[in-house]
Amino acid sequence: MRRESPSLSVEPFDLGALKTACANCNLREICLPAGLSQDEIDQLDTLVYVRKTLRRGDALYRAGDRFDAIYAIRSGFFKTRVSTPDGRDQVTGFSMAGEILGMDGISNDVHTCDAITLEDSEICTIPYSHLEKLSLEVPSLQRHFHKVMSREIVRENSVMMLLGVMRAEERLAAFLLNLSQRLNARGYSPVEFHLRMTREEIGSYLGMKLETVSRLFSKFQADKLIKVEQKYIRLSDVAGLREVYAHHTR
Amino acid sequence: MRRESPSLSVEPFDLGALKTACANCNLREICLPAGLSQDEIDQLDTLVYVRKTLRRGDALYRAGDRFDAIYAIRSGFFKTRVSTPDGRDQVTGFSMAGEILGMDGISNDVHTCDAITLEDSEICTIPYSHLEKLSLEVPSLQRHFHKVMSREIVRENSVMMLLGVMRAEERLAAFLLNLSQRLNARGYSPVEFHLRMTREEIGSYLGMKLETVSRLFSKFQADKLIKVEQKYIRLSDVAGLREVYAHHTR
DNA sequence: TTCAGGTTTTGATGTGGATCAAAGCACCGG
DNA sequence: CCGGTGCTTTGATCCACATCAAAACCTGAA
Repeated sequence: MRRESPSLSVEPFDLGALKTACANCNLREICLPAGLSQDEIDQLDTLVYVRKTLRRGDALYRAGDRFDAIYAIRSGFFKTRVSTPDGRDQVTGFSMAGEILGMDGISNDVHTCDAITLEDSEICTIPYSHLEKLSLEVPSLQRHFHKVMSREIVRENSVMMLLGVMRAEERLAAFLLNLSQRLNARGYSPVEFHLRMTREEIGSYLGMKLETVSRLFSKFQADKLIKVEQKYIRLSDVAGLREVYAHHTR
Repeated sequence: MRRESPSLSVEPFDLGALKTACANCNLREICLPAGLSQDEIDQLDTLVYVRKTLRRGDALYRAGDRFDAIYAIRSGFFKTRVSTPDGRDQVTGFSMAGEILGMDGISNDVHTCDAITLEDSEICTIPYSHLEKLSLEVPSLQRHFHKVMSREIVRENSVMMLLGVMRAEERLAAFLLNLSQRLNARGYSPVEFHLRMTREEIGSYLGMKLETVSRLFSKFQADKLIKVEQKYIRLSDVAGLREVYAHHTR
């Protein structure tokens, strides 16, 4: 998962409020502009105000923060999580370039989860009030935004499935296959990548303890399904992983 | 959870395509029209085509069905569920009057889960293409629809929390308290109700086996937190339940 | 280069909830 | 009123994963 080099050098530098150009962004096929015409993308450009840089560990927003914008990830990697009052927390997702964050805030104008970077990241801020207005004028933007929200609902359904009915091995296989597929869609190798998150974060996402994650990585490696070297992962037998995921014995 | 009496008698009977009147519906404060002006509700009325009656056990839609409408529940009770290819399934939610179903279908124009009635139910069909069009003209409808979708995202986040970090007792307490609160919002007793779902369906939703659900109901009863008689539940000690939910010892 | 703190691995042991089994109970159609 | 069917309860036992513990390892700062 190399970082693509930022294209700062070819854009006029307008300190403080650097304009992001969706039209020139190589994520436009998978990000909010997906499916929009050139004209429509130009209009979308008018409302994407700020490209902001975050350092590893920074919070893009936290539960309780007032909601006023959604965010498109231009580069980098995030986790989102919710917490119980007593401090246990649940990672609800990992997000990468081209994905949209912050939609949880729409329902009550307050964010209900934390979004934390797992590496230095750049995000595009899309003020929600502007998005609302522009959606009224650009039907395909409205349509696409609905799809983005719906996709999040569907994704969460499948996480509920993971957590509710699958065993630990299946969950971890599902996690690796999902990561692989998303990296592939972004032009990275689907069989070789660096994990940006710790075993504990993976465990929190998958509803298991970090020791279990570690043991299963070792087991998968012993079974010649993957190769693990710290955060580096190589999927040696994708078909085999798919079998673990789907053809489980129970 | 009494069924409200349908207001058929005061409306002209137009067989086959009975028009639902949002303006007269006593769910308008919690359903899609929430927050709309009288004029706007009248406009919404123009697109809610059909009120359809479903018998207990019927599917409103199934995974794989083409998506073309969302549905508002006028009366009754539903479960939604997703399935693995090998037949295990996960209940992803229970829905009651005033709630919206079908938003999972927007992302790919295909439903990804089943929506099944747990009792005879009436639903209002809202063709999605019409909703899209009207949203462009009625900003507050657009806004409210976004809120409904966002609320679903937030709800699913909290289910992930349930499944990921809570123990069986806490999950069941959370489930009962959530049900209580939603019934209360609809004018029913928050401390006394009939479950519409089986122990197995509760278990599937909460990621545990039906025997565990049954044992915990018995335990809660022994602890004087609730009274159980088959499907009838009485919450005798709501504060105590809240403690089980939040102040768990771990 | 060394040291400190965070992360990962692996082993030994414990346990919450699953599984297996069987009996009790409500509801429904005949 | 009876018998069938599906749902629920409860007990006995099991096991997947958690917990506890310790050592190895990696990273970055001084």
